[in-house]
Amino acid sequence: MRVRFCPSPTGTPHVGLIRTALFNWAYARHTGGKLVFRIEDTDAARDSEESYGQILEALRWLGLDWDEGIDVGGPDGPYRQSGRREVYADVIARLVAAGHLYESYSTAEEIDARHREAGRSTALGYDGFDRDLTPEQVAAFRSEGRRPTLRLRVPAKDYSFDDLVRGRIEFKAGSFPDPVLVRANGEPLYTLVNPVDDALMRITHVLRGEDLLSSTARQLALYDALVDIGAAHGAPRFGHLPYVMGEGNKKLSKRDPESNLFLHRDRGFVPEGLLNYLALLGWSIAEDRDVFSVEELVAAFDVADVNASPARFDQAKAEAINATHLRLLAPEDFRQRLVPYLQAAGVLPAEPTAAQLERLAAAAPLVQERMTLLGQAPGMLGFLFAADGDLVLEPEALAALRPEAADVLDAGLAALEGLGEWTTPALEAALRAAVVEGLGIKPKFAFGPLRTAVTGRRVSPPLFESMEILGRDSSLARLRRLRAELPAA
RNA sequence: GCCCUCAUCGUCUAGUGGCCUAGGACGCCGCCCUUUCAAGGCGGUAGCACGGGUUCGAAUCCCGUUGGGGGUACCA
Repeated sequence: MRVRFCPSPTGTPHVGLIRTALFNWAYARHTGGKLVFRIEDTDAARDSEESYGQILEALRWLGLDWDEGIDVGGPDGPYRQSGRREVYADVIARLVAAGHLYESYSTAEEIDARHREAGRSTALGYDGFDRDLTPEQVAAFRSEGRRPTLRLRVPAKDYSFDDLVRGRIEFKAGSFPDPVLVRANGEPLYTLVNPVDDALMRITHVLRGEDLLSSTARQLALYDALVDIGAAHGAPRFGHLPYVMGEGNKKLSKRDPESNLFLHRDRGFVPEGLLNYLALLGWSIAEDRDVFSVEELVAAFDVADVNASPARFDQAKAEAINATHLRLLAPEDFRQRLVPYLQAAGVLPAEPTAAQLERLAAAAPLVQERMTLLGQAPGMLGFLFAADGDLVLEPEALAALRPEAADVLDAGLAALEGLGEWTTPALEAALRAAVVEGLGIKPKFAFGPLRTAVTGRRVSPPLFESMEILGRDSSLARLRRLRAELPAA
């Protein structure tokens, strides 16, 4: 069992691309087969080194590893098609010699013109005009300075195959024109190099997007030719994975922010959560469960169980799955994953102090069940790392304060200033006595002003615990500060 | 146009002829719990696109219709 992942480096990694990589990876790991990773950079106009780097970064971040290919090497390299010119030149020469490729001098305009003259639709595509050019015709074209493309001479026969996810698929003879395999400038096209490399790398199962389903027929024709010249043993098995859709009925576009893998990472998805969610797009592990680890995915994954119908990327469900994985993390693990997000937001410096890390360790467990994305950490924990005077009191929190806020703060301050032991139970007891019982205000409202004073927000980690971690001096200073900003009751 | 393909709650899915008065999850709506928000618990809302067959029996098989998607490049 040999599968491959062969993106072309154009643009930033797309979640659909990653889902394809995930299924290939999971299938290889499940069956004990090999995953080959190669890069299809045969279009210099669109490919970029930046995109190449991003694809590697994405796979590594997600923990999707490979057995042969980019960086790790293997028996069939090089693994970037831009470095395989000689390989293709050889195959091309043999295909030409065997009569499977022929020179085509027709321009798109000429093809269309011929269709129009014959009263046919130009949508028919190439008409086979150059299939049997005489030497004289070829010489005439050459004398005009024209350079030919090389087309595959597709036999007039039906093509069919058993798709791993869709079952039998059939194409009637003549349903597609002879494809161009080599550009007029001599550069091979995807139409040639993709099947050639799959054959040379002995790929047995091709799992790819359904956008390539239609092109399978012409690839089958090419495989026949490759077998004929001894470059392949046969065609691989194909499995066409359903699209990942965006809003409405459109394929998730590269321009759609939800398609950008790194945007999800930056918002605070963890690899476990994103991988889990992506696997759910077209596959399921069990009737009554949709949260699972990558190990469980590998143990259960079979491409035969993949759905044929397209799936919509649902941000809300993706986040819910991510939240579950966040809660599943060991506390130390969770805490460490918070650090880069806190640093990115300027809450923590590049080199946090021991005291800051200690404070983070105390506070992280308080928010682990309150977040869906790691990117929410700065908002939830920022107050613990801000100077009392710099704490931002959010307008929304201030707006929610009720008229009795000043009384609550007064009562709270009075109760806490003499508090002996600054612990969660002591703080709770003192504040309940002073505010809930003392002022007769319901708990739901009693603690709001205190929370806003201490954290600056309406939503925060639990109040008493927060005050304990913050410490007596800061807590009291913040209560006094907000009290001072409020009009007397 | 032609070729290929898809069709179960709003969304992701389970379902491969009887276990389906269609199960789970997200979302949404209630209630409980509660130091906010979450989490957790309980309950609710909502679906087999349509029409013909086949069969004792169809969400499941077949045909058609409708609707969606993709392809039809010297992109991949």
